[in-house]
Amino acid sequence: MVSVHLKKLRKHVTLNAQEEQIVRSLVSEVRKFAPDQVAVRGGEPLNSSMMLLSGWMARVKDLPSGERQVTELHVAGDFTDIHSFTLKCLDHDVVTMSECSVGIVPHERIREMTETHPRLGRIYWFLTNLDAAIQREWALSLGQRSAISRMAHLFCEMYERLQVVGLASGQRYDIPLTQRELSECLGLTVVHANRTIQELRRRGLIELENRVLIIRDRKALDRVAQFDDSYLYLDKREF
Amino acid sequence: MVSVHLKKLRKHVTLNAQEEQIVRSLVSEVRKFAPDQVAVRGGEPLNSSMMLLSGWMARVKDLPSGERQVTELHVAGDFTDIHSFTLKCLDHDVVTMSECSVGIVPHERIREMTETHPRLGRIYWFLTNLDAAIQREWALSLGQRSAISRMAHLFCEMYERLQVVGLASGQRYDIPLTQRELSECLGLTVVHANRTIQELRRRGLIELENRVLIIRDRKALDRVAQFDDSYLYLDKREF
DNA sequence: CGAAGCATTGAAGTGCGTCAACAATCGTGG
DNA sequence: CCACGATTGTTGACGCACTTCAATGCTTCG
Repeated sequence: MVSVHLKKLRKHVTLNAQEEQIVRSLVSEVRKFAPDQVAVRGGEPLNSSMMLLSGWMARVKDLPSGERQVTELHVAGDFTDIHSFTLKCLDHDVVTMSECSVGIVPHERIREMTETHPRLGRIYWFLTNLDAAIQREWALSLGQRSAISRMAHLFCEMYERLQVVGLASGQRYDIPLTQRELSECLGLTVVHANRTIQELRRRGLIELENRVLIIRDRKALDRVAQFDDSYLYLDKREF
Repeated sequence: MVSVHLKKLRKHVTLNAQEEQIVRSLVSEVRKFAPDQVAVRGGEPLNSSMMLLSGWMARVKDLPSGERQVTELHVAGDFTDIHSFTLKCLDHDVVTMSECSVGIVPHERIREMTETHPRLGRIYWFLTNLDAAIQREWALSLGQRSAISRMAHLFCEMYERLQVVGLASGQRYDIPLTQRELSECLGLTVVHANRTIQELRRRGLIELENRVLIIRDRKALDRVAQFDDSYLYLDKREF
């Protein structure tokens, strides 16, 4: 099951057998989570991180007044909170959006890896910087794109990210999010998220039913989203 | 001049003499930039990063249609683009907001540091994760806070960050940003940014004149901003 | 079968955007 | 030192994208 994480890694870098072995041995145990659980609570001291093996999770930040912003979505293959290795505790919660299977990675093993295999250390440094690049694109969406453009952009991004781990093909993928959760990603109200989805449907760009998204016209969706995948760094690099 | 960066580092971690020496030797040369220059263009391959020694810079992302979003502000002591070490090229531009003095840090030296001094590697990994935490807080602002709350929050954040490097005290600091630049940070139009500043002035929370910000009522400003500094990780940690 | 969550719709309100004008300030060259 | 255009800050009128409130039906599930 750690394989899905290796699948993602191999998209960005070439690993030798020994390195793959070390990556596999990062996981100390596998845990299951039900949907809508808080897997990590912000502010609490942590001594392990989570490698998401199946399902969707999200990083969420809440205001005292109750509004919630999702700052990043995570799918199989992602480290949801490897940044807790250096931060010690998080500035946000990590919550499940579906049933999830998670590989627990003790910080001690990450630390050891940075000591003995600096190249792997740089590779995981890269992964957290990739997360930051995604967060920047979301900030661009939140600050400058219209509701319909933001929604379209999210659908494009998740398609590309899911394709990396083999969970999207043929212009369709499973998306466990409710419209409320989508609205929390995009800084919209539920009502407006609903109307925005309907507008995308009306234009013939997507279908969305029973937690399945079908992209009917990807070209047009890209155009509405002003989508450019270069922020996802989907090519191989040296470390 | 590298001292300002060490000042920031010492806020988060205790360094020994040898480590301080290595940090100092990261900088290969010092360059000056005039205001409103593009210091790094997104998409271009890079082999060095920039340590900001004086002045303000910003990470900006532009849409093809011309709208601009600032995703993070940088002040003296910050690495503006140490993430380019792992990303190789950036998904955004780095631009000067004032006259700037910059220490150039060849990626080769960072790489060497991760090989020979893994602890420093982890510390710089932490710094990029700190940037990401700031970006998350901005996403929360952009998605959920009102214009006045966003503006107040930015003023609070920059006060705290400037204080770390001794550039803010007595409830005032120099802020080189125009109202247009502020609006690009906050996802507002210039006109509305102007009205928002006036409202903060009218309520007696701030004064802003001649590129100097005076915080008249920090308590009230915190309340309007719903500001909580924990995302800035202003305490010492082990690595 | 009832309760709870979710998607949908309508009507009305508002925070912020747009457009346009003008004042104040700044930088630059003569 | 002043003249001048360019940038920046300010104001008013108006418009719209999105919010708010409220109601309804649909689905899910204990």
